[in-house]
Amino acid sequence: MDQHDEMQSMEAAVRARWSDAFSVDPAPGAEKFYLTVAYPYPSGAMHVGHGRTYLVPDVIARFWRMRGRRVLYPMAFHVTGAPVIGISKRIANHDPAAIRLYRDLYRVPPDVLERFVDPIEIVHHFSNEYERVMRMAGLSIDWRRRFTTVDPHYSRFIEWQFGRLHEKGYVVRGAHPVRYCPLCDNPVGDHDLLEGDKAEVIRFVLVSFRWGETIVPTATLRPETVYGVTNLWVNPSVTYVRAEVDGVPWLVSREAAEKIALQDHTVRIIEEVPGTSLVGQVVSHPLAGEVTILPAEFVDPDMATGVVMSVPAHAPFDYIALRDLQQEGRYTEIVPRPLISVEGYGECPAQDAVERAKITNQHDTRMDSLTQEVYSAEFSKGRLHARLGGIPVREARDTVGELLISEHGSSVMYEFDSRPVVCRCGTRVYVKILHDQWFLTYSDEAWKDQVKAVLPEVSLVPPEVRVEFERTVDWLRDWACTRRVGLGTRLPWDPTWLIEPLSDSTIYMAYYTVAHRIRELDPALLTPAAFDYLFLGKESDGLIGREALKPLREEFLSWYPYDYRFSAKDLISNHLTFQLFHHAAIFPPELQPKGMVVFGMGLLNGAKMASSKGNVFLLEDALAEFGADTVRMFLMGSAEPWQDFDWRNELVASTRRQIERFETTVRDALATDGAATPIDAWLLSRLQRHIERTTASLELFQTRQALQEAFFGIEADLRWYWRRQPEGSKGGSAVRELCSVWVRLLAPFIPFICEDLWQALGHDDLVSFAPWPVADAGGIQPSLELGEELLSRTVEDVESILKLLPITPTAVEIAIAPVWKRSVFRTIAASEDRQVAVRTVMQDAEMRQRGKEAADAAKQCTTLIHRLPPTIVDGLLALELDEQTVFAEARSFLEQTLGLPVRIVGAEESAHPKAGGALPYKPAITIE
RNA sequence: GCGGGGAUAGCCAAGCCAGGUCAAAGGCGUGGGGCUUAGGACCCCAUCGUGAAGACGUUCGAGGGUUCGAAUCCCUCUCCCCGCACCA
Repeated sequence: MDQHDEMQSMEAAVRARWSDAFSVDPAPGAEKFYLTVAYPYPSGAMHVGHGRTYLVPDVIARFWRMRGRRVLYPMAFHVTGAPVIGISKRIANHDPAAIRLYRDLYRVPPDVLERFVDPIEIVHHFSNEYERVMRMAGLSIDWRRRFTTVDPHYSRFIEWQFGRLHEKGYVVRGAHPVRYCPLCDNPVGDHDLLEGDKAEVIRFVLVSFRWGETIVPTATLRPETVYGVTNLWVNPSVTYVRAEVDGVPWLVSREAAEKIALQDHTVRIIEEVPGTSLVGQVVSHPLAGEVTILPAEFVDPDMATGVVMSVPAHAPFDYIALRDLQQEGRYTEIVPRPLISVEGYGECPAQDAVERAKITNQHDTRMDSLTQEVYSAEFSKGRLHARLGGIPVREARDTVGELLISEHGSSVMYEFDSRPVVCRCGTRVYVKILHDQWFLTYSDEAWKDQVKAVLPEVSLVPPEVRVEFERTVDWLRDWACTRRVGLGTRLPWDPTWLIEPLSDSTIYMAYYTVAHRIRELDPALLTPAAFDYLFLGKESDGLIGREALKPLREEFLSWYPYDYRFSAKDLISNHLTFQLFHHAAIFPPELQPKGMVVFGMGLLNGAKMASSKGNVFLLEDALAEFGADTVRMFLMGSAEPWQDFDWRNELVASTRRQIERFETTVRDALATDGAATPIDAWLLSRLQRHIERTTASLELFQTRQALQEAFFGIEADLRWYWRRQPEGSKGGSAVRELCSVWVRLLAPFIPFICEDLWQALGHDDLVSFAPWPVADAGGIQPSLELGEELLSRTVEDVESILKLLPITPTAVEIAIAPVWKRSVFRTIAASEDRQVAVRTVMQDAEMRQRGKEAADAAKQCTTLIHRLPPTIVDGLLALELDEQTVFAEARSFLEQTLGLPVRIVGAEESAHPKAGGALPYKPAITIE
């Protein structure tokens, strides 16, 4: 069996020992720690990015478990929504890209793939895969509580939740524009789009000009400019239609007529009207007066209504199209009508911009960016002229828009900002207004206030994200919470709608607490009253099954509220904030969320990890190739949880070797005879500090910092420790003591090898439940640590001098500073202002007698003190370090490590001129 | 546009909040040496410049300021990344 197979079989054996070890029930008197992480949507295989998402909470769970808490870490699967419907359809249609992704990248067996024509099969298959791979990775999950969001019991729970919200008035009806495919007869989500996933839906105001009995609606994003309209534009080469819209005749492009029909209007086309016949017609609007329709090639019949109002003073396109006509001597009576003044531009900003850019005609490619420039300048800095109220454009846009709609027959039209937008089925996608849509009223100020009351009490990791949460709460608008298609729970009072995925996943952390027990109950028992009792403690007359629910109620209360929720950073603006709203609406103050940890993103070789681009490394492959411990240690050690991490195979490989080094050390330590060596106490003293710092880091979720401390910190000490051993010795009993601690400190990170080693150390129980090491303050010996630090600094100095000298050295003399310099050092180190400390020193009569020598020493000490770590300076102040003894006891070590005879003398006894430069903690070194 | 985060040596990345431990941790890469039949692994050394003494000089996106002292504090600028909704 080679090393790789050995590791795999070790991991399998440990996995078998864990089996259901992490199933946990509440116990009286035991302190709990309940953490949850956003459950996965199992529509594909896990990659290493997902791996990290679930490993961070696992490390934290394992840490608190070892500290004696009862830790609940549950997992479930979010299968609500539309994506798998689309996937299933694509597989049914033998879409080659979908087949390739699922067959080749995710390696779904052919017989399973065939069953994917049923979307439920997809989520079932991948939920099982998720559990299998999560177990491989060693996640300490209580799997008894696993569920999916379409289980009947869960649906009853969601129905109850929405019933409560509905009662409180947080769910209301409205209309909502969506992307819509006429062929599929359905709204389309991002993943259903072949093209145009970045297209945004823009809201245009239709300014209704009158042309006899007919309305000519011109679409605009800048309704305030209606005051500056000088004419309209139509494209003479386009066919327009006269159509009856809600009983009123409108004139629009043919394309527009079709779009309007999807947006809340009844449309009947009456006749075609060629664009040419419109040119020269006069139309009117109460705010713009009478204006003429002019021809312009830039008018796109497929953009909004296909008729445009012209504001040459402020719209570069309008200005130049008009100028082009006027240069031919036509319509010369029309002059721009400015209405906005903006810093940096003259009377007519559009004219300024066009002339500055020296644009000669309307076909210039720079016209788009020029338009953008003028628009943003006017929007951010412009004001309407005083006769129109002098208000900023930013405000005027909305108020004039409102005015047009309420007083002047304007309506609203939605359109994409870019095209094409195409459904997977190949059909063009339109904007459609969905009626009777249900909304969660996140805009409700009172609801926001409730969340704002909770938020300051929530612990946030890292703390910088707090402002983002605060802003999200303020900014959140109503959320369309129902869908026509997808998997999910039906809205109880309007079952034609399904509850949308982000909305049915807001308080399920409460459901975990009883998931394994509620399954035993008949779903028919799970009435709203039952949940009222279970989660809110509300009693009601004749509640059937109250006795059966009682233990569930108790279990819920023993876990809730949750301690920490983990999730990726991009979920702050939706999920993480939503769940605060839902908790605030449903649960009492004492059951509100206590903390959240926000993750960074995953990169693969420096590029964003995304299944769609094939830039993924499957977690299962990583586990098989490197081993679970290596994957875990790499993911925890390469960045803190909230930072982005980058997976690079070559770095992972070196992590693997680090674990092997650790294992070798521990196994070697088991084999040592165990005689104590002189610096054992030093090693153990340092160990106490590593315990302290590792613990503190993990309490703050700093997995990387903790690993630096627990792994590299201890390893570096061992290296020095071994160097200090006599030739051939691998150390004494301290190493064995250290190993017992070390295995436990690393157990949250690399639990497989640590279980194995824990057993090798003679323990029958699991290290996963072993007590977390506690630092023994009494074991800390500052003088030993200072002494070793002095040795290593001195050795470093000697080595760097040896490297520099071109002579063959024969001996080293180490000259130790005299007592009086120590007192100079202390005086300066202890003084408040180290600048004037030199003077303080010289006030002493004895020092004055020494004259220049003392003044020099004082200056040198000042420099040295500034260069030494403050902890060392403090240490030297707190105790009297006997340098003479430190060096004398280490003489044979020094000779061995330097390969030269070493002489240790007091500086004043040395014949060498350099010896006079000896300072405390910096002996003079002379190489002969 | 709105909001958040960032820029550190060949690369990744700590340090910044609480200014002197900072020529700046750790890792990767590269070069040299040891070990080895060889390779791998492992260990040691080097990796801004200069240096026959543990130092000195110049550096932490750019520029300016505060300070005895700035990668760290303040101001200005340039560039990069992320989220902005009906989607998990």
